[in-house]
Amino acid sequence: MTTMTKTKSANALPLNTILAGDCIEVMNSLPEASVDLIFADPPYNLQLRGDLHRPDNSKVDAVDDAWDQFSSFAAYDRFTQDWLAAARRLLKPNGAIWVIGSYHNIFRVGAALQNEGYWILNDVVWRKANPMPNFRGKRFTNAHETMIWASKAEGAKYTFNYEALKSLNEGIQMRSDWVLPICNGGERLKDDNGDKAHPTQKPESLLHRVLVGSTNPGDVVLDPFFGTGTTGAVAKMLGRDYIGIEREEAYRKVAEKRLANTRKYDREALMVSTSKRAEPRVPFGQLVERGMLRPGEELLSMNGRHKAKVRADGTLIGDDVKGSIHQVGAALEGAPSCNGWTYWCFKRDGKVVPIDLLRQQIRAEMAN
Amino acid sequence: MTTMTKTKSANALPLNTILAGDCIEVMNSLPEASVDLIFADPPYNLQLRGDLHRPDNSKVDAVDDAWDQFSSFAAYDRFTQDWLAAARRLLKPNGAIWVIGSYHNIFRVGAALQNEGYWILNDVVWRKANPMPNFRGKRFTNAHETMIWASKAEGAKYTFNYEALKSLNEGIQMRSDWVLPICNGGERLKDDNGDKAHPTQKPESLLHRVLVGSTNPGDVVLDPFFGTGTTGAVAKMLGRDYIGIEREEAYRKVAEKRLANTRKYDREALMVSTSKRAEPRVPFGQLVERGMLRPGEELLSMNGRHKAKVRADGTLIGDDVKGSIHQVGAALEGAPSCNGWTYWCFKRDGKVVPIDLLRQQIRAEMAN
DNA sequence: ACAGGAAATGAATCGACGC
DNA sequence: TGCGTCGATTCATTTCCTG
Repeated sequence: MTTMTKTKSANALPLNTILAGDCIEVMNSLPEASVDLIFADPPYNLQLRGDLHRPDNSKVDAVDDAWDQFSSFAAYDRFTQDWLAAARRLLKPNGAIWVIGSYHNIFRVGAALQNEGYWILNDVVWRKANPMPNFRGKRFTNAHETMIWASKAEGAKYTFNYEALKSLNEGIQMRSDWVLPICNGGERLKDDNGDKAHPTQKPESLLHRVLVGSTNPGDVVLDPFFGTGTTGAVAKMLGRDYIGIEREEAYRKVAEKRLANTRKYDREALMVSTSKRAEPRVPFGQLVERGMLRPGEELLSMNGRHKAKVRADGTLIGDDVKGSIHQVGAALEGAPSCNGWTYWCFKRDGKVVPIDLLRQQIRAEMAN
Repeated sequence: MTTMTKTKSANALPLNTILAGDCIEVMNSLPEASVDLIFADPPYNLQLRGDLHRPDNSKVDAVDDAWDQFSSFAAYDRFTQDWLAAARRLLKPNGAIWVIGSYHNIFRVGAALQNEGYWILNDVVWRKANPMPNFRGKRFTNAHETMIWASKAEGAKYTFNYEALKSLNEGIQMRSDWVLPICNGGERLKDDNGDKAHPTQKPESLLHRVLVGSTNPGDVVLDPFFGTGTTGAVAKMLGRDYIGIEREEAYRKVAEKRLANTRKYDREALMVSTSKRAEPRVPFGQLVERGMLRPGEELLSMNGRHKAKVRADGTLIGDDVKGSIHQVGAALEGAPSCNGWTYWCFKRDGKVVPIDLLRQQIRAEMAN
């Protein structure tokens, strides 16, 4: 009993809290395979990081800038590798990670992700609607940041709410370039002096799209570089649980206050459009069993070019082919595959109707 | 004298030619510090598994060429490091490099660039106006590719034609995200069978912006993965010298023919469609980049009293005036302001057409 | 010849489930 | 774990085809 409690306690996730400390140490203290999504906005101040994990450079013969850069890059790489490994241990097998960065660090982060065994799904460009201009006119306006979305491993069944994102985009498939304004105005948090509380606060619109797209309500979202808690705030609003890790007390304080004032959206607002894939499977044979189609009844192909007869066991028979609605459709069309539900039609009262309509009727009954 | 000749010969650059062979070996055979700009479109190391079909059951023509196959990340990294080192040796101290890639390879390329001592100036996102959708609804539409622009070393005085780019963008500072269509239609080169000559031909509009922005007339531009020679074609049109390196004979042949038919600013006649939609701002420079108007082409005023020439950066030059289409129109008319879009016309097939027609064409494409 | 609809196509790491 | 079956899934543009 005591052991049980202890075990439970040790494995219990500190949900909806902000943990203080170094993110690598804190992550390593949490139970493995317990988190659904990680969103990370790591530091990219390469030069300042040079002294954190500086490798032994005693036998270096070149003391030029190139080596300096390399030592700095090496330190950053080690830091990146360490926190990505700790993060990967935390992820459930079907979990995923998002990392955001700029050209200063994102290439090293992306390579490290691949080296650690993550499987990149997309890189997504946040195209800033109102970026700061390049005042010196020596380069292009730095108008975007890059996010990398990766699953824990190749072949993992990551979460992707395709239909919800498509709806967000007015019915068109969501692209890898997102046009969103930067965080300013009332959303930008201020400290007691009225200065911005954090130099790189991310807009909630960005996290909204990330979390709607790659988590479900009730999922656990961890942010190892919590800052002022944008990830937590949006997670809370969307009915997800969050875990924040932040080293700086000043940021934690701002985030605590922010989250205390954040409310979850109504349950209805959290409902998103789902894909057909999520709906229960209905065997075609059920339509015959229930008498919605009679054995011997003739079905017509969508394009009107083919026909086939329904058999009592829920298979079809056409010219020289028999099998499932899918197999017969594919064979007649000479196609590698075919969705028989949308391919075949039947006649009722002089009208030609797809058989998928009957499946929808059954599904509607099942939902009651 | 003989020595002189020999030295000269050894150091002479094979300008405006396509060299056959492995790019690393060829680059190492060329004199160091002799090239102003390198544009590289290396293999992306796509790791495709099975076939992919569209919802209509047609098969996607995948990039499965042998030149894109690497045994491991380590092998790809070695290759990347080697060609980047050879390229860097070729660059003049104030030279620069552009590399294009996708999430499959660009992070490794970016890290290698930094490791080799290059200094990243920007990452630039090519946002495709008409990308291929994600057919299975499992990820985001892969709607962009990433280019990295880097100088040979930190502190180098790289070329950046700020004003020219600003003019191309109708007076607004050029951003790090560029919206341009993919290469298809008449620009897409075909082989003798009528199939695409190269699976990944890049659009000339992309190279136009790169070369206008980061080279000057007379500069030497090298492309170690020349393919069908888009870099060379645009360089020639813009009055830059090019050197191409290509391993595959089939590609070299196509490129040779293409370049033989390329003239300074000589482009195919455009097709004008009159489809009319709504409002996004279209910079006049885009008409030039996209080849709808060619630099040097003459525009006529609506009333027939004035004329002006198009420049490569999207400005006009008339009698004693130069500037935007609006500025030049206003100056020539002695008016406080002028709508250049309705004021200026161009000639096609003997007919005089307002340039606004071209803007409408672009807007029709943009109205996504 | 022209208009309108159908077909083709582009750097793609593009299932889930049951037996 | 491997294999067979079910069945979900596309946007912009150009080129071809038919009337």
